[in-house]
Amino acid sequence: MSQNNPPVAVVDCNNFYASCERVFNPKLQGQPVVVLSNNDGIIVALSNEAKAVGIKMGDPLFKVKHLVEKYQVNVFSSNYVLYGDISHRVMTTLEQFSPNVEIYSIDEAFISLDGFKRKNLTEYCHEIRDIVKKWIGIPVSVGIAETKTLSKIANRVAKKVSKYNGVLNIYGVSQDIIDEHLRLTDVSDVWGVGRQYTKLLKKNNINNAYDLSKANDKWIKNNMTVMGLRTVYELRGIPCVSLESAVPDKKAIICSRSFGRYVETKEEIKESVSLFTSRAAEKMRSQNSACRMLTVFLRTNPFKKTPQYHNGVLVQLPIPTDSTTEMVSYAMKGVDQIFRTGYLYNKVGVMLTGFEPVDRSQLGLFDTEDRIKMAKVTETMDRLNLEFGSRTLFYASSGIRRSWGTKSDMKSPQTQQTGRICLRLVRK
DNA sequence: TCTGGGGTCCTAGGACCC
DNA sequence: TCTGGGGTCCTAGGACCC
Repeated sequence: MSQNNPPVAVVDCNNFYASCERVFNPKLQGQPVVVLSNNDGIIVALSNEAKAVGIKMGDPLFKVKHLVEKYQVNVFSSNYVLYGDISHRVMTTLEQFSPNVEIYSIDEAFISLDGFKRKNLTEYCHEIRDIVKKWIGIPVSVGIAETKTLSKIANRVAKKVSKYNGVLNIYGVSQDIIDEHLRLTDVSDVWGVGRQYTKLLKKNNINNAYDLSKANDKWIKNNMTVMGLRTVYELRGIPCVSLESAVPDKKAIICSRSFGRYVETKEEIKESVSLFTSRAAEKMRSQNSACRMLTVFLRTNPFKKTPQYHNGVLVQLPIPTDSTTEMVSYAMKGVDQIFRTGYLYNKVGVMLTGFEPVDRSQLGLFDTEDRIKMAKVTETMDRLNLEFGSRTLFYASSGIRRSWGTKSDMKSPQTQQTGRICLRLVRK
């Protein structure tokens, strides 16, 4: 087996949100724990004990209510402030082990471990795992291989098979050993293969990762685009997905939410769209972008038999802007275009696209006085909201009572408390 | 009663230009 | 009968990820 490529490890937090809840409530150790999505709708994270009683990721809470009651499962609304803070601590710890860390998601990072011998590599990753557990209290699994896709497979095995103790290193092992792991990996568990491709692949007798690694290049490209071909190459040990340690700017920013109840009036739709537009605009300004386009969308509940309507409208802005005031006014026009009376709306959202960098020095060159004034208002709001909390200043058009707001009935008081404390620490 | 949110990339096809 | 060809830009839609 060639060892021309530096080893890449993927560190993945086990059952991340559920583990976070446990960090601050040790009584939950050994107990079944689930964490719900926004609006307390579906299950997005589960402890192993919860998996063992038959609850699955993505299950709507109401459909597994009987299991929750029977096994006294601990249920939590999600607390993203808490999870974000713990994630940050995990990532900071990983950065002490490698100069080259790519934070891939809230609970997962790729790290490049150049210069290690195979044996030391395994020991080193066990050390990473032990330190993260000891310092932060989060259990992680580590997979090490020649490519990201192979390291994800190793990681999965490390998590599932207890004899590996959370770390599996298939970097520099014989091809026979790699093939054995590939054969035991269902094709649906390969990174980059989702539900649709699984169906297609199985129909064509490609059932596991090994079959996929041996598939015909041309057929793969025709049926799964170059993305699929990249996956196949990666399974063969040829890196096609590089490690990106710099965080790129976002190309789209979305803020959308299901309502806590049905909404029928245009007034309330406008309140929510106004609120989501300002949230999205805040996120956009934090990366110093201005947008040229704004999409507003709304929809009824697709799971219901009530009359269905979903629609969206793309609004072109006359010149790129980062002003909340201006964006809200265009978003309101968007609502006017697509809103229809007589429907029970379940969700709305706003998407910002067509970003350009904001050059503050240009401000005023082509702008009217109004525009300069708006920029100052926006800047002041951002500053105060950062300093005193995100709800300090907001546009009255986004509603005061917001009775349509998201449900979140099962946040544990301890974690809410911790969330606030974390935020304070971060600010200093 | 009760079904999340926020992103990425690729491709096909239409509009438009010379 | 036969109605260019090539390039670019944009958008919608479909696949994927966590």
